[in-house]
Amino acid sequence: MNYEDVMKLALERGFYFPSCEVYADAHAGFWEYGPSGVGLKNKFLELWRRELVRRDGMLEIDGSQIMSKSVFEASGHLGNFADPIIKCTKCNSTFRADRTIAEIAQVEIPESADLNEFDNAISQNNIKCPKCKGDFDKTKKFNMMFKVGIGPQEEEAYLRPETCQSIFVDFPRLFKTMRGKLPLGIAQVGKSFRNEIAPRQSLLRLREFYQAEIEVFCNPKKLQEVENFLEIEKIVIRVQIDSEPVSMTCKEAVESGIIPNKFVAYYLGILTEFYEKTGVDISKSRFRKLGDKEKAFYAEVAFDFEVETTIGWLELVACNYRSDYDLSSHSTKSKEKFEVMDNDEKVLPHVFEISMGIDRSLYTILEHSLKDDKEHERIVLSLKPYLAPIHVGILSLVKKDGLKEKTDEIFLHIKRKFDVFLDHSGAIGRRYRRLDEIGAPFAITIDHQTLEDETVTIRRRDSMEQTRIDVNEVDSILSESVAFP
RNA sequence: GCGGAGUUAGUUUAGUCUGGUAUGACGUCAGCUUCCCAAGCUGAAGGCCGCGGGUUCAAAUCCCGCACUCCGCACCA
Repeated sequence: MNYEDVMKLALERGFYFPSCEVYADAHAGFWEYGPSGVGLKNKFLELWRRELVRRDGMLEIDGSQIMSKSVFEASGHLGNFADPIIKCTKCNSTFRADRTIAEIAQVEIPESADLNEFDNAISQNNIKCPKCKGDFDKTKKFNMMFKVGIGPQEEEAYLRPETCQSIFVDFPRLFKTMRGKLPLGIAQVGKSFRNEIAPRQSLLRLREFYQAEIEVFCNPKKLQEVENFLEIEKIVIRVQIDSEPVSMTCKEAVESGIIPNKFVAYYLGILTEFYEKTGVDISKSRFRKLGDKEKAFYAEVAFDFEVETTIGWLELVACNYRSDYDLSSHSTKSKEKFEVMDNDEKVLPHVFEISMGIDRSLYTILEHSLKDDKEHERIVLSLKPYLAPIHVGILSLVKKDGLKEKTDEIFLHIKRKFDVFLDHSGAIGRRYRRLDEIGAPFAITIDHQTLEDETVTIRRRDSMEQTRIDVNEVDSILSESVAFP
């Protein structure tokens, strides 16, 4: 199913929809999750915690979304996150100053250079607008961060453009108080904010979005010593260095030098394992190694985890080896000590980052799970049972003859244990279809026989098969079936 | 931000050229019927026709501006 099918489902079934939609001044790039979307998101994050955070005893924090100016001076976002842009006075087209100058005049000016340098280069080389030959206005900086004013003096602060800065600035306290030992993973889920020029495609490019980030602090001398590497060495990952992704085990990737060390390979391995469990089609995934021009300003080695969808390859996770870029800049700026002891050695840890885009991941899960079952004339959202917003529908075959009352009774018994949807109205087939569309893996139907012998039928979403079970078994069967793997 | 195409009920859609406040389908709700896979019947709710302005006796329809959505370019540390 394609982008439009997913969009239709999202709007009709309460997965997500535009923010502030009743007002005409609603801005682009802001979307809300409805009940089904929240259910899916919460379960996705629970899986993330199980598969990545708890697996290695990482620490999870929840930091502020508004952070002080100093944080972003140190992180480099105030300097580097801003692009030098030039605007044509005639047609209003906007271009990156450094790239346009490089293209037309073959003059390389670093993007962090003083704005005058761009203006001088433009006038010296007589650079005109590539579209309409108009003159350019003076170079300006466009910063992607949202600035906010704190208190009555409106002191300068920013909405964080990535969640990880709190992890870096909290690192000294966490390491000391949480009995930290390298390698130490610190994780965070939360909102980040970027003032995108052209937000588009609903959840895929937002101005306010969720990230799940993990920063692993490590001793850079020990990148080949990974205790748990055996656990993942046989996991097959798809790595793209040149034009085509190649499948290989984590072990092969390290031995061939395609992945620089066991440390990085380990995380690419567990990340693959995680996404496999979300229901994303791993055969359509790749870790794409980024070239020097594509990498973020802080990254030494970078792999993007990308997944193919009907609208192309989507970047779901950025895996960056950030070296000591962050800790050393925060250390210099704040004068706080960020070095820690690793056994007898004092080290400024390096950082490997797994920066996950949650919204994009949820979209991909929806697209890869949504099936058009033509044979049975139905749309089925084949979510993994543990990710389904609704685990089970509780249905009365008909309302009369006391079946409604019996159904309500069974519903009351399990409604606090599972995500349950009670439905009495309309034809039974229609109710099954409705459950199929929101991805409920099971339906329990109460019929006349239930009143006689306390048995119900359980229907499975994907196969549409039904079996009769004892009412007393419902709890245990569901518990087992919707449990996280 | 530039260029193009759009925006009508929860979803989808007719009507726009040729001005007279809107059509169908699906969905939703209630009732009847049926009683295990979108059946049928009856009824109902649901629309500032994206927002604002202009022209006109009269605007979903014509004109202008804006917003949003999608596509292409650019951007995506």
